[in-house]
Amino acid sequence: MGTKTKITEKALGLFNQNGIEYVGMRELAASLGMQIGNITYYFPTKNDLVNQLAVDLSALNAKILTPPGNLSMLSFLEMRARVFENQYAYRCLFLSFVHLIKQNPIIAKRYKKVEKERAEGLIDNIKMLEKEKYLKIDSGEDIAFLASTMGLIARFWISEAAISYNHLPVDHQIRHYSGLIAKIVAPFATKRGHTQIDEFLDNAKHMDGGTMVGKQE
Amino acid sequence: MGTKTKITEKALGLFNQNGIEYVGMRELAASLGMQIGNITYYFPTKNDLVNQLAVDLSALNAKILTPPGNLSMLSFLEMRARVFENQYAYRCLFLSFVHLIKQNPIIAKRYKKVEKERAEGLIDNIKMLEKEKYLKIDSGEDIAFLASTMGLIARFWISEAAISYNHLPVDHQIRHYSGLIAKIVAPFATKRGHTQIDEFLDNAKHMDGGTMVGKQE
DNA sequence: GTCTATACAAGGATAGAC
DNA sequence: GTCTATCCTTGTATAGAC
Repeated sequence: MGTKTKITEKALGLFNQNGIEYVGMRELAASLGMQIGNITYYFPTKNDLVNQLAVDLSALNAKILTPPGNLSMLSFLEMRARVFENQYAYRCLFLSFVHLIKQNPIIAKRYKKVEKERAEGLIDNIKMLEKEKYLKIDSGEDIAFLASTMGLIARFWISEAAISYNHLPVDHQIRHYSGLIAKIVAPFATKRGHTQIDEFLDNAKHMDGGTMVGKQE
Repeated sequence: MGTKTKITEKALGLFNQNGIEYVGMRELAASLGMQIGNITYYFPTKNDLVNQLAVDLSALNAKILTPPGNLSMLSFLEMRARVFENQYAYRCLFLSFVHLIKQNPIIAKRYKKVEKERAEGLIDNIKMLEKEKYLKIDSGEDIAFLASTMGLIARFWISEAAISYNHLPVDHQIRHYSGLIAKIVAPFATKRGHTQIDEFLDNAKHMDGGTMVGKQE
């Protein structure tokens, strides 16, 4: 393994554990058995290092989000859950989301492009589900509502989980929040759509033993 | 005005503008025409200062959330919107939410108590709305879903707005996100409930001229 | 490529003079 | 109450040895 990936891997671990802002370059170097100057050789600034992590995450997500021929409600929900897994692996980025975008110009520039694609992709998915008769949506307003709410959950579920559910296993957390996604689309689902939503939620309930879903938090 | 409130007011302004982590005590002192030592006299650490802001916000919200005799759907939604206004006034706290709770022991301690009250109050409201026949809810699972989703939006709408909608006027942002709340409860509303939800949303649409709600973001 | 050494400005915190 | 001086740590940058 190259030095560069050694650095990003260790950085990801420490950042996830303690928060990007709270892990110093000296600390990172020490835990790598390196000197700061060596890290600087690969990543001139901390911003560059963080940006590398964001690029890595995008690469992971790109594999998942490549559009399949046709989308079912179940595959859509499972796709969301897999994105949640990737996000969790890079959770430091989401725990510092706002500050990164406001203070890290490299990240900010990338985000503008990535976010546009994300939002458009989500709307495409919703429209595809409607076309395939999993959803019945009356107005563009409803599409906007779904995209907006799902987007907010996608960006900030990790932050909430870190505060409220960090004592629970990761997969339970993911099932809970992908369950929220499922329940938000449910009112717009056709009979055909409901069947697959129920299937997805049943899996979820089975997995987390009912500790989160159904509990009155 | 006492020196103490002078400090908190100026701190709130600077923190909201640049982020708590990015405003130094020296910078704060300078913009107050004071010396750091003087601030330290009132707030031994930065954590104490930030905690004071959290206490102030709680005091503001307490005025709004005192339970009225009976709750209507409209008054519930308007109450949420007013809480959103308070949150915006203290938005620095929400933009650094996770880190504050993880790194600031004073805030963390308060949060445990405040959060419990918040969650319980929200569930009480939902149950009250059901009792008053604005909502028709079949299972406790649905109550948990509503409370969970609304809680997530309440805690993180400011973060998303700071990224995506910071070019829009504040009241538009608030109408948008309180509109999301309305649309999330809508599938569980009775006819009586729907009437008031539509009334609330019509006000919203009127206020923001359709720039956010109904736009496919 | 890797490491050492050093420098600088900025951060929070603190002790003590007045 | 207010201010001064000081301490330690941070991110970043640089120059140069190997």
